[in-house]
Amino acid sequence: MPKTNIRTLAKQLGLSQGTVSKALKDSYEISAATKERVMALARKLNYVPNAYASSLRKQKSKTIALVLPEVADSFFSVAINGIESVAQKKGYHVLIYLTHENFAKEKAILNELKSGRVDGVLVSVARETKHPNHISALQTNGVPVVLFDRVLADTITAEVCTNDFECGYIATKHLIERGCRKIAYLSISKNLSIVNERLEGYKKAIREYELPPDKDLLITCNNSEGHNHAAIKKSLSSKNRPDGILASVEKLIITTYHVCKALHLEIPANVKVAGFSILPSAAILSPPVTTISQPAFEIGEAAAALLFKILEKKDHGPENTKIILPSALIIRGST
Amino acid sequence: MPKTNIRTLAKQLGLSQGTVSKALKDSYEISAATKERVMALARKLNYVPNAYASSLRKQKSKTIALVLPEVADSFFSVAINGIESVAQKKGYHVLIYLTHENFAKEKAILNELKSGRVDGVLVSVARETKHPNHISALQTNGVPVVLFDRVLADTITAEVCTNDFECGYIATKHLIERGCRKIAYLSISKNLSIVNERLEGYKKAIREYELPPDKDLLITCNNSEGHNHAAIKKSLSSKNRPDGILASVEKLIITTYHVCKALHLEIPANVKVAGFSILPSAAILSPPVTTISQPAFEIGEAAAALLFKILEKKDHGPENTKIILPSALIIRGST
DNA sequence: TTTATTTACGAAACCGTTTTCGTAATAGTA
DNA sequence: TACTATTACGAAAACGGTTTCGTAAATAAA
Repeated sequence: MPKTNIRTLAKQLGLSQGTVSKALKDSYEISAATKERVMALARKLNYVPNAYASSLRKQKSKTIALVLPEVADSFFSVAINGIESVAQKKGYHVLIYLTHENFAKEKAILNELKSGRVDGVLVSVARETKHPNHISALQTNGVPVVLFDRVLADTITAEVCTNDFECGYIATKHLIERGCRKIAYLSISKNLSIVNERLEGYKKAIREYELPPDKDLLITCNNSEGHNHAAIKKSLSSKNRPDGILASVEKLIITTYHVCKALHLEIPANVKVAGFSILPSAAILSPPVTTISQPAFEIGEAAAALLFKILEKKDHGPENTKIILPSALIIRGST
Repeated sequence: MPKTNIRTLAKQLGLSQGTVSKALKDSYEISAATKERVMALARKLNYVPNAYASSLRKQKSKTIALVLPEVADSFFSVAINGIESVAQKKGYHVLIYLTHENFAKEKAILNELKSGRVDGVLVSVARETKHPNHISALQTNGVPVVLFDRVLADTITAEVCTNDFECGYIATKHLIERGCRKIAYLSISKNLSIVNERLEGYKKAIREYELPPDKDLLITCNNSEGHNHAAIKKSLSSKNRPDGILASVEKLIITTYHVCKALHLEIPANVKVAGFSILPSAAILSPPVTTISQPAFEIGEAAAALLFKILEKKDHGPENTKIILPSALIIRGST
């Protein structure tokens, strides 16, 4: 109850609060003896300095924000660990915000972050987000931003992502080489960078192997499991059904498996399946699924590290750094 | 750059900062005309009040902390969504901390949270945590705590968890009724409440069916995937190998599947497997795995809601409320 | 008309730190 | 001895809101 603050300590020690503050920070201005006395009492009373008073005065919050669509995907789960590990090492706190794929919410959150609450922000944009105005607005306010995984095209922001284009290409090529001729691409957004990059890679492979491009093979899914299931089922039930499927995100792999099960389609005999995912259970699915596996932890780590680099202004102009960490194609029984 | 604060507004409007502050908060003391002028300029300059100045004065942070072992498990991923959804509705911010199952880290984090940074804390304790001293210390400091999922025995803290004892019992009973006589229980800690509750349920079923208790069937795993794999493999390779396995956490199911695959043990013919998990891919594993599925989102929601109830002191004495949300046994091909 | 009340605002304290600046006392130098 | 430098600390001003209290002016009541 007797919330001990710096004044309490000062009074009990017969010192001024300034002196106590300096002693606690091990300032050269204070004698060793006094420091000892101050430290001892602080320990005894379990003194914990008020974080906000300190932040207010120093204009530094020692806090970063993490703005995510959701924690549904195991990608983000793992990325959080990477980010948190770096932040903890640096003695920073992490605020987490979920946009639920909603642009208005994302905008509102970023606007709120102009309040001095955080020193920097990590963002993986919502599916709905098309332009970076709200992000630049935050930067203009003096809050550095690093985008990770889901970045935006043509921004002058620091970014960490993976080689989505290349992986879309490699995965599609793999499916083609395994005999697929009609490969469906399961998207989750028309304007999400990673999904489009992967799609462009897909298209490149299709072109390269001179397969007929088919708009019906581009299936746009969304956040509704019901809709996705229906859309995939419709495609796989058609007489001209695909013989290969490339899922742009993890949960669409699972939906695809469920649909195949329902339709009694054999994987990989009737249809081959690959997808972007880091599911730990990928290898024990029935059958084990071929994945393009992103270095989620490392992406999180790199994004956080880059943000701290900007905060510490070590390098010149790291505000526009783009880091690309490669993913790996892991071939399993489904293709 | 020209960081607009309340003084900037006041100066431009020819008002005192107190008046501006009150106008922005729609105080009855201020005339409608003045409020309009203030609001208009605030909008124009995109004024965002400094969060920490406000928190410092009001002694309210509008922030809660979420202290977790890790975000590896899909349980916590989903729980975060539940917690965040409630916090967002209440206009609260969420700080996330990972203990990495380390007690010392958990203690340090909770100690730091005495700094006034948060109004309340949600904790799911680390595997190593045995006693609640660090938690009561925080409470004594005036910071309410709600434990969720991984709670501590004999605490006077508010808690939200699931019916672990009952589920351990039901799952074990299910395995017995499917013909198992030697059921191994895969633990991850000697002192974690949920793991022990589940174990007690397991023991009750074993007793009830008069199966011979066998210490070799209690396998203690840890955070090392290698160790766990080896331990399970050793057990399943022994001549007296178990014919049923109950995994206390999600990742041990996956490890078990991998071991069975490596040993060419058929599930469920040679060994039946069940586990506590909300893996979305549970139904499409090979074979689909029987799970005890926790209401993770709801537990998160309930925990956050309970914390806010305490913060708002609506009820009398919600500080000791215990909420139990039931899990469900979902029987699939593995048993 | 006088008094009481309400309205609308300003002055200033306050939240708990940090930091600048000033200054006694002591130590060192010429 | 006189002067400079250093040491060790205190006073007070920040940081940017919020809140209490006081008060002039306008309005209402007597």
